[in-house]
Order: sequence, then C-alpha cells, then structure tokens
Amino acid sequence: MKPQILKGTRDFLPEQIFKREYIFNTIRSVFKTYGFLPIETPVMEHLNTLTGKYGEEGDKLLFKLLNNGDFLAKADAKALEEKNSSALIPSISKRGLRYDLTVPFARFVVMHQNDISFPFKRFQIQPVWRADRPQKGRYQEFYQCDVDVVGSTSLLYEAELLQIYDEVFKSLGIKVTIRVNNRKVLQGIAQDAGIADRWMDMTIAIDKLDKIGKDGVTDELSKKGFTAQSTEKIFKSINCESLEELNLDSEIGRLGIAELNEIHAFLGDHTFYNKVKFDPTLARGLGYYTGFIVEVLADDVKIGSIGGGGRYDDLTASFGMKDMSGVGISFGAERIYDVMEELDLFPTDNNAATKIILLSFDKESLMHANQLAINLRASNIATEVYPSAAKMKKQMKYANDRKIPFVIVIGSNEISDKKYGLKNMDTGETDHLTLDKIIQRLT
RNA sequence: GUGGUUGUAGCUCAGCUGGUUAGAGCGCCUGAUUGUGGUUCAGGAGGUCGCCGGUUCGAAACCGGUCUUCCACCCCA
Repeated sequence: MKPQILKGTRDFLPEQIFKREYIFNTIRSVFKTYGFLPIETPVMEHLNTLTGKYGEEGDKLLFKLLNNGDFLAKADAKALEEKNSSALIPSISKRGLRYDLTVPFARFVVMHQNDISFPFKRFQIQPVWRADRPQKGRYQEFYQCDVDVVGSTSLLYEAELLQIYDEVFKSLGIKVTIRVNNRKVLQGIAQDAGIADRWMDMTIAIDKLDKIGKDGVTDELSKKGFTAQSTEKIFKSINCESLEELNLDSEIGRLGIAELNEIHAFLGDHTFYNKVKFDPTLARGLGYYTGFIVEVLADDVKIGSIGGGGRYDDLTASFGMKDMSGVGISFGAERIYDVMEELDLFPTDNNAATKIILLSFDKESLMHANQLAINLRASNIATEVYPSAAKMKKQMKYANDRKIPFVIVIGSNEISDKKYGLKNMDTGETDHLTLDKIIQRLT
C-alpha cells in the first residue's frame, strides 16, 4: 500500500503549524478586542441543513457522506434505475461536511437561542470542505476564521468588521484592498436600468469587469438578452467612482446607498491603514447575502480573495427563526499563509520550540543530564535530552538541525565541577556556568 | 462539472526521433576528527521512471484508462 493523501488536502509539518498558529493567534487577538466569543461546531451536519444555502453551484460542491449500514436497501429504486444521481442522493446520504462556518452558525444560533444573549458576537476557527477542483490557493479542505454578529441590524457592526479586516492585515504585514458594496445597490442598478427581475444575471456579468473588460461585459450582457439601452444605463452606474456620483432611480438602490453612507458615518474620521473602497461591480456568489458585501484582495500577490463576507437577513429563517439579521466576515487561512510565505512575512524567531538540549558522553553523564533537565524544566525552560551517548558529532548535528539555540555537553568533568559549558549555537561560544547561572541566563 | 497541463532518487531537475546496467546538483549515511555542529575532502546508500493496461523483438519515452499537480472556465477562501 503506497501512502497517499487526498487531492486538495495537505499534511502540516511542525514548522508550518507554528506559522499557522501565528496567523490564528493574530486574528484571534483582534477578534477578542471587539468582544467576540469563541464557539465550535461539528464538521458534519444534516445534509438538509447545508443544501440550498449556497446556490445551485454550492450544492454541487458539498461533500456528502454515504449512509452507514445497508444503504442500498433504502435507496430510491426509481432514481437508481434511471441513474439519476441528484434524485438518488437524499435516499443514500443524510449527512454532509460543512461548506462554510456561517450556515452552521445560523443553525447554532437557532438551537441555542435561549443560552446566548443578543446581539451575539462569535468567532470560529475551523476547517471547511468543498469538492472544488484544486488550484494554487484553492484546497478541498481549508481553514476559515469567521467573525459574525447576529441579532442586530445596526450598521455599527459593518463598521467594526471593516476595522477588524484592516487591523488583522496590518498586523500580519499584508497590504490589501478591501472592496465594499451592497446587494441593494446592485438591485437598484438593475431596477434603474429597467431589468429589476434579472439583477442576478446582470450582477454575474458585471462582476467580471476587471477580468474581461468593458467589451467582454457588454458582449455577455447582450448575449443574455439585455438591450443596448439597459447596458448603457448599467455602465453609467458602475462607472461611478464614488457613492456621491451614483444616482439611481430606484428605492431599494437608494436604500443601499444610504446604508453605505451610514457605515461611513459610523467610521467618522477613522483612517484605515489599507485601502477601503466602494466598488459597484463587487458581486460575491454566496446566495444568502442581502445587504453589505465585502471582499479582500492582497495587493502584492496574485491569488484569489483572502477574505470575504456580508450581511444576511434571512439565514436563520430557514431554521424557523425570523427577524434575526446577521453580518460577518471570513479570513481564508490557507491563502493568507500562501501570501505571507511568498512575501516572506513570517517572523523568524519561534519561541515555542526547544531552548536547550543536553548531550552526553557516556551512560553516567546521560543519567546526570536527565537530572539536570528536570531542574531546567522546573524553571519553565523547554529542555530536551539526547537519548543516547552517541558520537558527539551526531548529537551536535541533531541540535543544529533542530535549530535548538543552546547546548550543554556533559561528561565526567562537568559532573565533578558542577559547572557546565553553555554553548550558544549561533556564535559557537561556550560559557562555563553553574546551574543557577544557566537558569538565570535562559529565563 | 468542462477543456488543457504535469508526474523520473528525500528535494530541484536532465534523459536527443523508443535500443544494453536511468544521470546531475543539493540532501542523507560513513570516514578523515574516540570531549563539541555549521566549512572542506574521500567514500557509500538510495529509483517497480505516479499507477494499471495496450502497441512493439524492445517503452521512462508511443497509445488508452486512472490518480495527482498546476492553468483556464465556473465559482470561491
């Protein structure tokens, strides 16, 4: 049996874990300064909790788990006969892996509504799964770091979330552009152009503006059957650089603009470290967004978005709880990792690792080394003991490869003198000190 | 899901139009050096050429399938 790993998944080596922890810890500490509380949910959910929330495309990307037991006995015979996969699924699969953290959170809120107080501010850092075709920065298993507030329609939270994005990427050292829009503005643009009922089609087309250009979008719009007059009106709207210029003949559109203005008002004279800009072409696919939407792109690395989010007014309604508006954003840990790796932004010191290793020449000094290690650890110094009196070169090489900064070599001299040579592996210098002095030096 | 692309030693890659025992650099192991790593020198180990099948006297090379990688579309973190 040849060892293999599933496509779109990865193992993490210790060094990678340290770097990932650095990202998670940075994000977590910002979340906490805004009063967000941690939760976790199961990796599996009832399939009907997940389906229908992410649009048609999203449903296709859900990982489904085959029922246990004699699942064929209970399978839909007709669907099986006709080889109709999508009709067969409900009868052979009742569970799926979560596709994001937002929908399970909505389910969580409804189930625990009596245990939490609203507005409920939570954060969650866990893996999610998508049966997408992998590419660079696109995996089938990846971690999301989500912050959401549910139970308030206040646009104060939109303002908070923008600040959180700005602060996190500032402290990670990644320069980003934060694009902001509002679904109501998109609906308004469509209504203004006289195509209110087809605003989603329009949105999908204009979302591609920076990729295929104005001509490409014009083509796509005419292919979808929009008139030249509508297309012209759409372009007039999306060419607006600022909110002030945008003048829509649409009530819902004006509401969207008013919402964006209010977020602006909440922010007052706060200045962002990163670029935050209104972009009427920003669409975002996730089906459940209803108002504010946001997306984050790294300025210096060509990779997809490294964060995204928005407001969802009705997500808990499908679990039987109305009037429970929520808003939230997500950080894509894997892509942030890839960006930081490419830009060499990870700090070089890792104080989580072993600080000192004790080497020995024979059985007796190995025993002594272990007694010494017990003392060092009692003083909270991360200590290892090389497990055998192997050749000194081999022991030193291990210390070197592991990047352990200090070494003590123990032999009969050290045991009788009670003084040990503390060797600094960077400089190569050795100081002969008592145990007390060594503990002082390393703490 | 559609179209394309990649896969040779632990890593990065050579290997001409199919022709004996498949190479390099780095890394690894051993020694020079029986109380001190990173340098140097000498020697050594390591590959069912992703996997399965086909064509051929003969396949790492050609064909088909499959898995994987990356790219475009779709969508997204």
